[in-house]
Amino acid sequence: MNFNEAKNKFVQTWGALGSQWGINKTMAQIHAFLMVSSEPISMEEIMQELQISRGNASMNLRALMDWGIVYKEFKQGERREFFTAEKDLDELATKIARERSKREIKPALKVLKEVSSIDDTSSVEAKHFVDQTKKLYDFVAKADTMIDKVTEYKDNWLTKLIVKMMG
Amino acid sequence: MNFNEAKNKFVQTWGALGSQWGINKTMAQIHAFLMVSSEPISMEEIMQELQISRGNASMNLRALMDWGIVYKEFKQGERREFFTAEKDLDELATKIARERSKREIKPALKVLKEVSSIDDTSSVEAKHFVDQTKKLYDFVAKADTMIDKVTEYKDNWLTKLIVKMMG
DNA sequence: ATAAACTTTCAATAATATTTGAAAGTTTAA
DNA sequence: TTAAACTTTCAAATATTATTGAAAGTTTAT
Repeated sequence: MNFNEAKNKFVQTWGALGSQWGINKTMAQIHAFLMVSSEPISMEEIMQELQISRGNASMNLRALMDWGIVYKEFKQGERREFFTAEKDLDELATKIARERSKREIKPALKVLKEVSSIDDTSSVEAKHFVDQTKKLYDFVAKADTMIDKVTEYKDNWLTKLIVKMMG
Repeated sequence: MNFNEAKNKFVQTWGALGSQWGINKTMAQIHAFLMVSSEPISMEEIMQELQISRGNASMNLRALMDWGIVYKEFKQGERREFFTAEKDLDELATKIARERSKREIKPALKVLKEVSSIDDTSSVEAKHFVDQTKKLYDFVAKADTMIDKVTEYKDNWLTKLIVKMMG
């Protein structure tokens, strides 16, 4: 396998993986491509490399920037915008974890709190419902706290966590 | 909010959340419904409650059983099959984590190993690619090891992990 | 101010994923 | 056996999501 084949395979695989995690394919591919590029890349080049339209490139770059994992760069004397990806993996994982916590876990917790607060003990069914959703609330809240704690370390959190666990 | 509204809201929310995590809406809804049901439920009742077709119910129940988080039950003197969900949350999280590791992380690692093994140091671009994909391999491998370790505890692993981290 | 060089937006279109429902398959009871 | 009661399968239909591309918008240099 040569460099270009490898790069292509990486971008494709990352894109497919993205879909399985609720991230759209192009978004994941752009991120993959930028992550293995040593230089900032123009929109034109992204379109070219991934064979996508200008609109598609623009929208997905915007989404990646909203997630805080792709940055705009300006080059000396160049009018065009260039893009780079966050390449530090601890930082990348931290940003993704925090963002998903904010966008998905916190709203879910709100609903869990709400539905587990109904005041109905009139049936076994209702009692089970309250009990189970309360447990779920506690579990998810704990997981969310965990994410906060873990991403707080910033540097090398994954390694540090593993070291802790071995002890 | 009464019991039925709460139950409905929970099922809907869980379904929407599922989509964001690459799980189809109906599959997540069935799981949610079973999780808050105190009794085993027949396919008929699932179809009724979620307003879905027989085929849809059948396929998604099958998928949930493949994941090992929904079980078939047989009732005394009943011909029909009944279903229950894994209700222990540690067990549930463990099964999901293990299954995703097997289905997604391990194949991704294989590709990362493959593409990071190209023998090309002829350009800065190629060197960066190899370097970055190697780092990614290490990171993902570490995360996967972490999942193995963490789910090994079985009981109360999330709590135990948090306790460790506080120390 | 103007025009060139670029980016963003969004309605239309295409691609993908899910759902249906009827036919085929299976199991059980008699 | 057979037929009733159930489940599974899968091609077709539907719904959802992503993508295109051209028009509108923005910025910069002169």
